[in-house]
Amino acid sequence: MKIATWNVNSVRQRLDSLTAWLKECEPDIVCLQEIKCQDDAFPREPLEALGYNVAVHGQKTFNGVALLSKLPFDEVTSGLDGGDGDVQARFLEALVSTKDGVVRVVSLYLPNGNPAPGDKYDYKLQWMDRLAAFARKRLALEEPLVLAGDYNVIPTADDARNPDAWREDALFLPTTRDKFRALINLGLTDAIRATSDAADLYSFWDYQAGAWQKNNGIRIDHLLLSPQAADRLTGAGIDKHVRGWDKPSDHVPVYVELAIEPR
DNA sequence: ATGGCCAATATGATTGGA
Repeated sequence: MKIATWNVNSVRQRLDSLTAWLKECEPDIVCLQEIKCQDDAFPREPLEALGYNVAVHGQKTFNGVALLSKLPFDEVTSGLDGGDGDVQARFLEALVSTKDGVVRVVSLYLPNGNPAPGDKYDYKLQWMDRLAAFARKRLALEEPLVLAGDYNVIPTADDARNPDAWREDALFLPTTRDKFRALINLGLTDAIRATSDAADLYSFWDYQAGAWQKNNGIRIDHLLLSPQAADRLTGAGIDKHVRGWDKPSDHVPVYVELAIEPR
């Protein structure tokens, strides 16, 4: 089965691109971020018409995450534990049943954290701690688990065309990378890095300053796999060409192939 | 990573993004 993640930067602005990409990529499950609308404004019908079940955790103006799945959802849960008043819609978890057993998938939108230091950076670091606590709990279930989304983390200097330009940025500060590495070290596998050591693997190019034309990108959208998912990893990729479409998101889809029969 | 953008909002300026 194929599982993908894409920060669409407004699902309503990206609907034509999203449906075109779904037809081309044919993913079984899609994790969307920055849908930038409330649940009742989410374009369910055109996506259901393509055979997807839809789960939405929306928010007005900012943030918002969703899941599309060709398989029915057994369970859907929104929000990350430990929030205590956190109203930002950044986390949606679902469980599906396949011919080969259950698969757990999370669509997450980790806070940007700029400017750092400051309140926004503190929120990012706390969110990363909450995510690690969640991952530790779910890893104990020993299920195929895919934590997919926009992490707003450049893991290493190899994940940026111009790493020096990011030294003071919340996406690349040492503390940010330390916490991401600690998450990986709980026993998760970064699917792109597990399948390729190629340079220039990016998932985001800024709208500004000709970043796309110069290939001045960064890799910040990740699919992290539990051992039970990693054992079944047969491929991973980045649909870079989508950045060249009309009215693009600044992010492109990233996906994994798992040796799991959907049905 | 700034010269250059984009999306949402009772909207024509401001906020947030990365």
